[in-house]
Amino acid sequence: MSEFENHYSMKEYLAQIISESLEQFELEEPPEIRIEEPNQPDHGDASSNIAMMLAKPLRNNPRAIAQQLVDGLKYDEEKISAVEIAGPGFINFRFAEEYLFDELSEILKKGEAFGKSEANKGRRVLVEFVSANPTGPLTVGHGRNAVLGDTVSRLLEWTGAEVEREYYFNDAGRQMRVLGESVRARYLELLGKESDFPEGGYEGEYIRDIAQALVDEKGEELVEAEDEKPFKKKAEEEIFADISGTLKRMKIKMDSFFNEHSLYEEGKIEETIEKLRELGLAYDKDGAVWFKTTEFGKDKDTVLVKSTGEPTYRLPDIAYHANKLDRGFDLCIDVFGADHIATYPDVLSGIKSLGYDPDKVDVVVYQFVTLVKDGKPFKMSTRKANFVTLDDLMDEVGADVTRFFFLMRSPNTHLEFDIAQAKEAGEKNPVFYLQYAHARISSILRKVEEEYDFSEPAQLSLLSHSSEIKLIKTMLKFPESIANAARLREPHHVITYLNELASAFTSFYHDCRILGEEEKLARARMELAKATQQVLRNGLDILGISAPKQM
RNA sequence: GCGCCCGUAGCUCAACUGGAUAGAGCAACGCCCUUCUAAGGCGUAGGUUACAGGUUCGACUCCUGUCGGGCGUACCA
Repeated sequence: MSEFENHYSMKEYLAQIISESLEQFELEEPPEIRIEEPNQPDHGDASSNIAMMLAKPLRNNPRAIAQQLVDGLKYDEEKISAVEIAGPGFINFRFAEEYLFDELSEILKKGEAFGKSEANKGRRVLVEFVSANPTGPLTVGHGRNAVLGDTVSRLLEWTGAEVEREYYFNDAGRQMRVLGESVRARYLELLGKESDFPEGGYEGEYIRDIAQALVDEKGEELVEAEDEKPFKKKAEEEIFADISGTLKRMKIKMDSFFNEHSLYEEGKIEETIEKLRELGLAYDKDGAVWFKTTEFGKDKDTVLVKSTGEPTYRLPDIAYHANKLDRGFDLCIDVFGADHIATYPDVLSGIKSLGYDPDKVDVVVYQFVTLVKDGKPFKMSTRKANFVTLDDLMDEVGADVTRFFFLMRSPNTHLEFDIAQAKEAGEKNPVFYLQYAHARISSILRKVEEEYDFSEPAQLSLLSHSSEIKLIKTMLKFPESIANAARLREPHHVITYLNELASAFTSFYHDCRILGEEEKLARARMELAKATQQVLRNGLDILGISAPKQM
């Protein structure tokens, strides 16, 4: 097909020809042309509301404008088979079948690259996620964070960005001291010594395991230890090893780990305060250092350094974000739970004051996860150890299901993770519907390849059944669907799309056979099935979910 | 009190930065396995999009208010 086809989407093509026809109106400022897909298939494959937008400026009724626009429209009949005016003034387009067949062969040609786009080409993006301090195994709450962060990263990569995944942690805070004390207490306990379990300490069984490991390695050597440090160190090592294992199981690979402590070592914390002081945005009061957040519209100022000399988390957060931007990233995305949202404006104010562009920082906020067990919500706390770890969850339902469930809802809504539903191997579990469609195609291809000769090129124009056409059209929506999910940083759109695709395939499977059909038709349908499988696989790949050949 | 998020079918959720008749899955009911995987398909039923106003050619979507839920609002992270 033409050069044009390879570089521009149908939407861009339509916007182009509309804008050409629009010139006849000699508008001062031509409106943005948006092409949409009608809800009703009867209304065509693509639609524009441009005539309605112009009704007011042109003081004419939209249908008349639409008519004039359509009269002036020059389009390629190999792409567009019909243009209609409908309803209050919509202009509806129908795609030509030649176009569909050309695009289908494009999918096959592009293969695993089909769906990639360039909206973020050349951009260096840092995605910071998980960022759990090493105080215990990752829990279900961290799971949503981890899977969202990783999948948003994948989406950005599919739109051309160069992504670095970073895990930020702090091993120097109060939490970690308490952790060390907790291990020390268990250690002494194991050796039959007297011990005080710290108030608010970590009660999880894993603390005992770490203590046991220390007993095995060092015997009684640490009984006289001056402080909790050796215990903390061991705990950190063990817990990080555990966390890394969990992440790996979920197909998550971090590119870097950033220790908050390095900001202190490099003097970045001091530097940040000094700069804010110079700007008159930081001041001393009651032995603490305050950030003048009232300058940015908050009703109170915020403490940056406590009177104990210990900074609150806002200060290192600001320094950390400055550091990220210093490293030259074009965009920094933070993934965090709704409970952290309050700090975000302060961090933005902070880096803006320091002369950085706050538009380069973006955030994915997700609402809490409720685990539903036996039909009842299940409350969790790491400290109290009545949590369900991510590993437990994956033991129960598997990594694919875990990822899928975390991704199936908009980040902005509370997620109910029903373990019973997730465990269900069959009908109730939406993950398998997608994997099943993929596996089914593999199975068909295995059988069909024995029966037919596929050395000759397929004649795609033999595809004419409405289910076949529908399937092709659905596949063509994939790239835009990915781009959209990436732009909004909302992976659930990919799932919605894949469900639609799997469903379109299943209709095709139901209506059209391959095996037993005349060879030319079988060949064309096999290509269609192959393309479908490719798109399914690409989509599942973005979600980090496996695409099995057999189930 | 104030700020952010949410309220859509019995349940869990979609609805592409304002479009035409609001869609899926589960649950319910009725059909379909001598045909490439029934982990499937077809059909029925289910709605005043929390409520009340407003903006406009058009509102689940934007604005105002009310009610209900979640999370913040610490010299905790």
